[in-house]
Amino acid sequence: MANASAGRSALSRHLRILSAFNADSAFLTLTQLSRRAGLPLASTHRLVTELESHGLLERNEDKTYRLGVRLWELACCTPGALGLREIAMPYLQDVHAVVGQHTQLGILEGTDVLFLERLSKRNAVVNATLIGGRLPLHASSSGLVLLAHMPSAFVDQIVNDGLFSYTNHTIRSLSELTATLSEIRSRGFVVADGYIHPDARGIAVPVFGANQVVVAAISVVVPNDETPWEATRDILRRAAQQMSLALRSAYLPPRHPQALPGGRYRPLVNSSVKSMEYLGSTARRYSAVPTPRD
Amino acid sequence: MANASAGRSALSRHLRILSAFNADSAFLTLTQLSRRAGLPLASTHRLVTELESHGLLERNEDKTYRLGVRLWELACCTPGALGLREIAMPYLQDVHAVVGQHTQLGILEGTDVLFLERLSKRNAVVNATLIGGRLPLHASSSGLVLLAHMPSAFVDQIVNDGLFSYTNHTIRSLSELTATLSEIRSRGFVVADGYIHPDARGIAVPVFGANQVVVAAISVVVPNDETPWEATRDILRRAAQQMSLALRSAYLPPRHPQALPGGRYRPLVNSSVKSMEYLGSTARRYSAVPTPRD
DNA sequence: TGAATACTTCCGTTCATCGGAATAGTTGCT
DNA sequence: AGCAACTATTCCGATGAACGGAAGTATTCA
Repeated sequence: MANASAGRSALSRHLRILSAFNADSAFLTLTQLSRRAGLPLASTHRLVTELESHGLLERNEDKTYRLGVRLWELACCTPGALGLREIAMPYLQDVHAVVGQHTQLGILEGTDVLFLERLSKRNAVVNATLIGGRLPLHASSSGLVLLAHMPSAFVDQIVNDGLFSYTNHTIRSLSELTATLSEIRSRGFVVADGYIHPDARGIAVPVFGANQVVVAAISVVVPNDETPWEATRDILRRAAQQMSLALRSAYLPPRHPQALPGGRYRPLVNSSVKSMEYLGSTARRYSAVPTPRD
Repeated sequence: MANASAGRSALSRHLRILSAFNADSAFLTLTQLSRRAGLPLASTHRLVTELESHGLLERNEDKTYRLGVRLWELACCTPGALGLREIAMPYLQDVHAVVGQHTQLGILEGTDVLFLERLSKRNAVVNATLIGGRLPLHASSSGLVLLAHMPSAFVDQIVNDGLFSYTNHTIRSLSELTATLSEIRSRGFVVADGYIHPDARGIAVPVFGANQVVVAAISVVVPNDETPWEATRDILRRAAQQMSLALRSAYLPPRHPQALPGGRYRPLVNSSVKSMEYLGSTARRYSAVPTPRD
């Protein structure tokens, strides 16, 4: 193709457009897309038109665009995430029925927790996570559980990449982190008080797949008050045990020993994309105050 | 690009690869992908490598490919489908808790029902649907409810496109269909006995959004026996009412008056793709016996 | 009504994409 | 082990699809 100034291939352009959407801004105009994707308007127009013709984008009456259901349909065949989700769901529902607070299922993706499912009550405490949302490993209860079972080189990288602080309870040093992680390994759970929001407490336990590999974490978010958490932890533990049992009889592709191609672990999004200022979603999604811009 | 023999653009090639996966075959080798997508092996290799680098595909240890979680992540920002799903979930869970059988949420997509969510019990009766799966409108209880609120031109097209018969109870004529649809409009629900599987009964009711437009259907699949279904229907009705109420206060992009660009309604997948024999998934997914091939 | 902003179409240039062919790796059979 | 059949990967020159500046059209707002 001609003068491909921006992101190399056609695919990366298309993805740059699709990635411009996030939970905060699900409706974008052509111009916004163009700016967010860092592509010329004319090119954006052409790309967007093609994406629409394939059902990856849909058009609203006010001419803004939204992501199309086609995308969702494709995603439904993802075995890595959705196989796990399918199997885990019934148990997650059980936990939710008893605890009645945010209940979530997360996996390690790149250098974040990715939440595959979240069950909520309308009046539950505030919760930072979204389905399909990510949180840094060091700050969330689920993340810590997942991190606890990773090689130390991986932990080091997380620390080097910077430990974002949501509150003044968020873990902010390597020593604090390694202490917490070894405690998790010996005790088999974690209670994170106010790491992300002062009023929220996260409780998480690991879910094991075949040959004792940690494949996911389940967690609940409850108010950060004097309520004892032991009962909740035990419920989580029992659910996780059941899930592990169910998982053992199902084939799921191993995701955890995360390939490290050039010695480094793969970051959450393609580095080429990650580094682009205009994409912004990744870095910004972590900040306490979400600032959607065009 | 050079000698672009097959599907026009780069995007359509990429999509052809991604679409080669379905629930029955979530793991495919390069050669299988090449065959299914109808693309030269070398090209497939190149495309697949790029898709992998963007996280849209992932590689298994045995060198087969699977769809990547990135896809799922993107899909999580789809407001059309997922906004609805988010809002509907709690009520769907309530229904499921009481009924204890397959409970599902479906929307009209192209000329099919697309199921956004399904809650099941391990020991529930057989059920043809999958999350992200489709069923023809005339054959499923959800589909009939959705179809009942569409213009007659749309119904005609469905009939002209052919009414696939799963069992000898499946609706197979225009007259039968229009009779059923008008009954649905006056009664506000449908009971479909053995339309898809002789032992399964579907019960469905419509979910209304703003200004009384039908945006979805919720349904349960129960055994097709002498058990009275009135109680179940009433539970569904009440849940649908609650959903409609919740939906009224949320903005959801209107999906239903389905744009008809050239007089015809848009078929489920790009016509260019649909007509390709080698893709096969669409047509085949409807047949009683799923026949996954390379 | 006029100006600013957003969207769409046009079209000549160009380089990323294309895929045949050759090479390397794997599996299974005798 | 040796061979055959299959699968995956790399190479590379030709070429036309994708590129985006610019000009035209529609919409919004004061």
